Amino acid sequence: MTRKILVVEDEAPIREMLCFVLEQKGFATQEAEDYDQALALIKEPYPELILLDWMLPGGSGIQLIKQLKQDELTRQIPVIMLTARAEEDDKIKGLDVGADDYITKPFSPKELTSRLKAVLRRVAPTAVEDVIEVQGLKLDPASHRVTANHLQLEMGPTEFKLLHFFMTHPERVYSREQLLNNVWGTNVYVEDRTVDVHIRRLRKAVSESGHDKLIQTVRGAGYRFSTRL
Amino acid sequence: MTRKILVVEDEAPIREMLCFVLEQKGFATQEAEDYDQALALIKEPYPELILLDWMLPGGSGIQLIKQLKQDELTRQIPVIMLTARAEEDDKIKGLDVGADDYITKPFSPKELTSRLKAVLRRVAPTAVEDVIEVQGLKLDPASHRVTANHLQLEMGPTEFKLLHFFMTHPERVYSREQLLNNVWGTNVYVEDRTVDVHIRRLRKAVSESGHDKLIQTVRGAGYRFSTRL
DNA sequence: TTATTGCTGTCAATGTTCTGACACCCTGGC
DNA sequence: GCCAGGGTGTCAGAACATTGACAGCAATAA
Repeated sequence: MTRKILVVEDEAPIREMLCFVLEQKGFATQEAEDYDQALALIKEPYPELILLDWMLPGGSGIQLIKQLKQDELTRQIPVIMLTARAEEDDKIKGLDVGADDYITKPFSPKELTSRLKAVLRRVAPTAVEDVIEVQGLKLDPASHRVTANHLQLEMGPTEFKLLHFFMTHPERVYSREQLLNNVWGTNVYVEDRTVDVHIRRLRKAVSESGHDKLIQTVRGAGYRFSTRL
Repeated sequence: MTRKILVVEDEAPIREMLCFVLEQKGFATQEAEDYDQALALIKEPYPELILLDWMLPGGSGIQLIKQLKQDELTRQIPVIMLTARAEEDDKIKGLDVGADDYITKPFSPKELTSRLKAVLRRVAPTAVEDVIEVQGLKLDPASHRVTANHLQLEMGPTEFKLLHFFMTHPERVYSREQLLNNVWGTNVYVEDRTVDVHIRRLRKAVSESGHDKLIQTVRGAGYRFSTRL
């Protein structure tokens, strides 16, 4: 679970400030100060999001984003543009070529992280470190804890990720295969039935407080996290 | 010993950024966005240092600093000026009226804290950070001592830094890599597993009083300092 | 300088927990 | 009853964490 953000910005003070804030908020960062460095860093493992300065020496940011959108592998990486001013032109151009959001300098840590979280939530909802609570069942990604009515619950890492996924995607059925892709990760060779086992373990972990009822079997389809019986 | 910094800056994003960085570095902050608010906050307990924007609406920063230097009680509070650019004029004027240092925007967190520390060191060498106490476990950065229920504990420098980091960042999981970055410093080539060893040494050092329970393993994620089991 | 002491990072051995697979059981629908 | 699909118990191997030992350093004292 890398949660890595690539920061592309030529001014070192601003770049360092960005990375400092992001790291304090629990993200890993990579730094690039120009087009070439950025390109070199955009490869496996791909960053989860790119913060991109509009004005870059040796190739503007818009050029980089265009290139990313042409490659199948990098197309879906969300990009937030950094602009020096709130210029309508830049804004429109940036969104035209595929930027997911933009931030104008100077920015507060709050604006930075909230926009970042908003974009990540849209693209990969499990990547956001907000506390989620459903009917007294509380999951805190930051401290890596799950509590049911303030009573701490114990579970393995996989069950934690599974629950996290469910709580961020409630009221929707997921097939075993979809769960494997989202919780275990893609290209992982695991039996479908394995999901059953972890569902069981998760149910057991949250059963004391009765929250196992939230994890529902949908016969012939998969599983669902729902507050409705 | 309050270690309180007053930030006087009219642009909210920049002000918030300053406060965020300072708070992460262990300072307490107060915010003012203009001359009047700043004046209202400069009283008992006096801030230990003032970060002052050069251009303030309703009275320039230079005016505020002049006023401070006239009052016996506030004269010795060090002031760092914030200037939009490195203009020689501003620099000279600022230092003339008694500013202790200046920082030009944009600035990196490193520059900010190192200049701030330098000024504090010059003005108040004895200035220390606040004592942190959690459940009878007391860490005093000033005397570089750790006590558990008034009983002194012995540990190495790395363990001390590790504990300090944990106590200032409780209730959050940190991966081995994050701990290395925050405690050992960035770009240090050390094995991940080394963290385990120092965790062990730290636990051992605080174990007699049972405080080792505060340092918790989160399997598959890292370590956490928490008062909850 | 030399000796001593304590700190640090690494490693291998050990202990613990998690994971995925399998076999078997249970249930509901027909 | 029979079947399909889901639930449960168990287990070996993998992954992960802890521990003790050790060698290299750096600081300190003699």
